[in-house]
Amino acid sequence: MSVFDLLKERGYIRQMTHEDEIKSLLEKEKVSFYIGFDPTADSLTVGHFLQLMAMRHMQDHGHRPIALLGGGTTMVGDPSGKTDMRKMLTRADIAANAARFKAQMERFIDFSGGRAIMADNADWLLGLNYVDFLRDVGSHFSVNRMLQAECFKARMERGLTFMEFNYMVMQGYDFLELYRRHHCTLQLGGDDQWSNIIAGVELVRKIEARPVFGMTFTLLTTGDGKKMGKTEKGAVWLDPAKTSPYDFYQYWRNVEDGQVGQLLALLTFLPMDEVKRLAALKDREINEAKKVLAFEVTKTVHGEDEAKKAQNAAGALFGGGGTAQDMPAAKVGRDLLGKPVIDVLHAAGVIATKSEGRRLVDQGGLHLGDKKVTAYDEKLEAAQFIDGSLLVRKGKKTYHKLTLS
RNA sequence: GGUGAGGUUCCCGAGCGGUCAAAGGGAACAGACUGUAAAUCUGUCGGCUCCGCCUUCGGAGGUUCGAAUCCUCCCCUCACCA
Repeated sequence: MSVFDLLKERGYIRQMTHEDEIKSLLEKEKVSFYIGFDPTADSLTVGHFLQLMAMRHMQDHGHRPIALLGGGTTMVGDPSGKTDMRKMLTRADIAANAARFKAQMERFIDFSGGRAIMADNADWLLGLNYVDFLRDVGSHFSVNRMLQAECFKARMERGLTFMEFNYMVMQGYDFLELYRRHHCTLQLGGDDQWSNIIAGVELVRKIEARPVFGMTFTLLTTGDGKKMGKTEKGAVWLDPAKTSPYDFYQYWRNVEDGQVGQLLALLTFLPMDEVKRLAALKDREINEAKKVLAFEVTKTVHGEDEAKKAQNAAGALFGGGGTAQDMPAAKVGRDLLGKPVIDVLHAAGVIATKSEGRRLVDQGGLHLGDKKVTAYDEKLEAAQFIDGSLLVRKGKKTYHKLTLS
């Protein structure tokens, strides 16, 4: 099966500039393609992970990925789909973030022996001469057309700075550079990148008079259309220090029923027959599919050992075997014994404020082991620890293992 | 630069001298129901030494017994004009 058919069957593809040409290009040639990643934070997120999965499929079928770090574009910030301007990052922060991105990407994509390329648009963007750039590149853009672009819609209401307005031009220029440097003829990206991708495709076609193409992938959204990969605590990160493998696993374990099939297809390497079988499960049966999803995605991102640990911990907490051994733990100093539970949990970082603790107690949502905490001033005693650890449950499914230190 | 409209608690958005920690909605959290799902219902939703106290309504001053609400200056945003 060609990657084109594979990507299509798995539901990655959303929009294409030239469907027939792209299809035959991918079937007949080894193409160099690129996806851009703006290092706006110190870790990749699940949204990026979807892009990496697509990149991986492409690579497995013999195509050459170019992972483009946006060291230059991040200086400006992509306004696409956003309602407000991003806070400006310093060059040092951007460079540091880019280094993290790079390390994380190397886990999924094989960059050895030129099988894939890592580039950074800081290399050609930061040194650009303004007037030359306007003449060479800017002259090919129609402001009239740009203003029609979907990605600026939200900003036409609230205001768009000239700086951000230029983002599209910069991204278009990236494509031109990559075409010239690496003979890159295809740009991929999330569907929110459609306008920016078209800009690049048209620019290369105008200046180089060569056929290049663009294609976008489905965005991960929840049932009600919101961006996926966000939790109460913020984004779901790929960095285990920011989102623990256990939390990562639980995130996928708890997705809505209706999304399991799509997520299995996009985020795992399971054969489609298996994906379809799992997605067809109904009612409580579908929990099996969610377990597979959570395990597989965690395995790809954090490795099999971590995936097993997360699965074990979850199993122990929610019934069905497994050991609590592998749960993320919070340490409690012995000097806190005899102090009110709320104070201890606050000190251990399990609750953010003591008010939150009181609220939990009021609402009956706080448990030590299997005992409900019923009074604010309940004390934490050594006797409550078994083998030096104590399971704290906050609400229905947030667990913390306290260990004495 | 000119004119007009604005900056309110996580977000949107009321309030326009006391009864305001600040309506309403969303998000979030807890409880019920469930399948570690969704939907629904109920409650909570600044902090603390919690019947009270402290810190919030762009910033700094001021007027008042008392200000998110009035005055002055400053910063920022938006629209139209230039």
